[in-house]
Amino acid sequence: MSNLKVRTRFAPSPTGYMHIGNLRTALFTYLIAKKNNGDFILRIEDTDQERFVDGATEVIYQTLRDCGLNWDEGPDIGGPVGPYVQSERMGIFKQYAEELVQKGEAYYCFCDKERLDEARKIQQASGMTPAYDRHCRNLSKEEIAQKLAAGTPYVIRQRVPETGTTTFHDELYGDISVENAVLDDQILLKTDGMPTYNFANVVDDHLMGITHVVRGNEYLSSAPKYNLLYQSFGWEVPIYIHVEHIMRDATHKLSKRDGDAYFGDFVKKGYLIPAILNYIALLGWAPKGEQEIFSLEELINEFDISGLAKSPAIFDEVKLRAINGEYIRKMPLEQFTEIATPYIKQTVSRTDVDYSVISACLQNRTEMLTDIPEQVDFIDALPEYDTALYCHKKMKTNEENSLDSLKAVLPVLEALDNWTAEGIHEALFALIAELEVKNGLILWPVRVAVSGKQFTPGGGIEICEIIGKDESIARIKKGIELLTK
RNA sequence: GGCCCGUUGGUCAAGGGGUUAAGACGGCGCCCUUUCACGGCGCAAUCAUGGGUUCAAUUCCCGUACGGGUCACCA
Repeated sequence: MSNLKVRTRFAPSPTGYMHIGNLRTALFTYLIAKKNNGDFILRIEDTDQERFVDGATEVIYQTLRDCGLNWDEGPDIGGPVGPYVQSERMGIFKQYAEELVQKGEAYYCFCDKERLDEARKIQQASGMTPAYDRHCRNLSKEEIAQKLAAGTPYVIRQRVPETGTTTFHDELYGDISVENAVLDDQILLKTDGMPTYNFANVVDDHLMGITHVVRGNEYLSSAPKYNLLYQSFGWEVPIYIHVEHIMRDATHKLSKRDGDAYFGDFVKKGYLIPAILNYIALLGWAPKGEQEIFSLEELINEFDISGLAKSPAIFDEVKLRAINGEYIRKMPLEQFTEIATPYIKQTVSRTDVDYSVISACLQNRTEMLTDIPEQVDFIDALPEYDTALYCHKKMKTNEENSLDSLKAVLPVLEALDNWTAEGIHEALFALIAELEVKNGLILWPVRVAVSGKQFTPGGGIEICEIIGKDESIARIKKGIELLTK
């Protein structure tokens, strides 16, 4: 590779929210730059005025920032090769398109849409591959001058060679060759003076000194035409890296329809941003070793294009959940308490409880923050429950001996002043020793009585601590009452 | 349909002419344990297919099937 500084670019068009696949492309693009101490550039491709969505640019900025994919040059911060918004570069494209016309590598085309549509229909009807019929390819100088003078709308088209083959190189796929005969004389400059993506990306990538072009696989089949363009200009072709799509299942791409194709959807669902980033990095890319939890910093070190896959990857939310759970578990308790508290408050309105203690119980049992409310819904008030909950085979408990246990526990807890986990633990285990019974025979009924649930975050002792002495005793009395009949 | 690309367990995937074909998630089982989790241990499960080449193909070549991409004055 050359000794030039690596420069990569993420070039989204502001047409809506940030698709998760798009974000992954941005991630890979960023990683390739940073891995090589290079620059990551943000360019906004807004040449389609009809599809432009208000506010979409802000979403792009915000998403990239939230993910820590900070750009070195871009519309908002400028840079040496700006502007970084394509619509602000109009004049540049026209100038380069005309240069190609001068060189005979492109030509003016005055065909209107109706003629094109009709021609396409005929081609399709006769089973031909639709392509421009090159009606204007060989117009005389006079004809062109005349139409231009008359103000006839025109586009500028690429003059693709009629014979031979074009080969381009992709870092992943190797050399790919196609017959020039199957290439269309694509439009470079539109009637409105805007460049097409096909033209703009070539001109801008060159002008901005982009060394590695990372983009979705859908551009693989137009890459030969871009190569031809580079050749026409006499420019050096960048290194291409085409990445495969993220799929919903074997035959469908992850799309807006699924309702979970956008980055924002996952954040809303309670996934942690570093976990999302970590997971999508693993889709279509495999690290060298066996580690799979990576911070952005670690990804920069670990990343290598040789680990990129050539086949599509199916998005697996179950795995995302698992990774999210890992991030939650390794978080310092203080931080977890902070992010968990709003979720706890969804079902807990008591103010005399310690959120930090609740969070400590919750942390190992939470894969997604949205799992939390349901787990703590017994804290405010004891739910209605069936006394069958007292029966547990392994604990050897049933309704009768649970009643005995609760009756034994009640005075012990009533007499207890040190209402902490340690204090309760000490008191109950002293009772267990005194009665010479198994732990479960006492502890299981306590847990059921104070929670009314089959599964709880933490055991009976922790729950007693959380809900407090008065409430614990009231619930145990309630248990005794329910079991007495 | 033409052209281009791809295909290793349910999913993400490593590997690559001779391997017991990694690992992770999920599943199942066991252990730990006052429930559930966490943690630990273990089990089941994969080279799409047919031909070559070769002493030897999951790996290389060709075909087939299947899947994806593309064929716009969208990007």
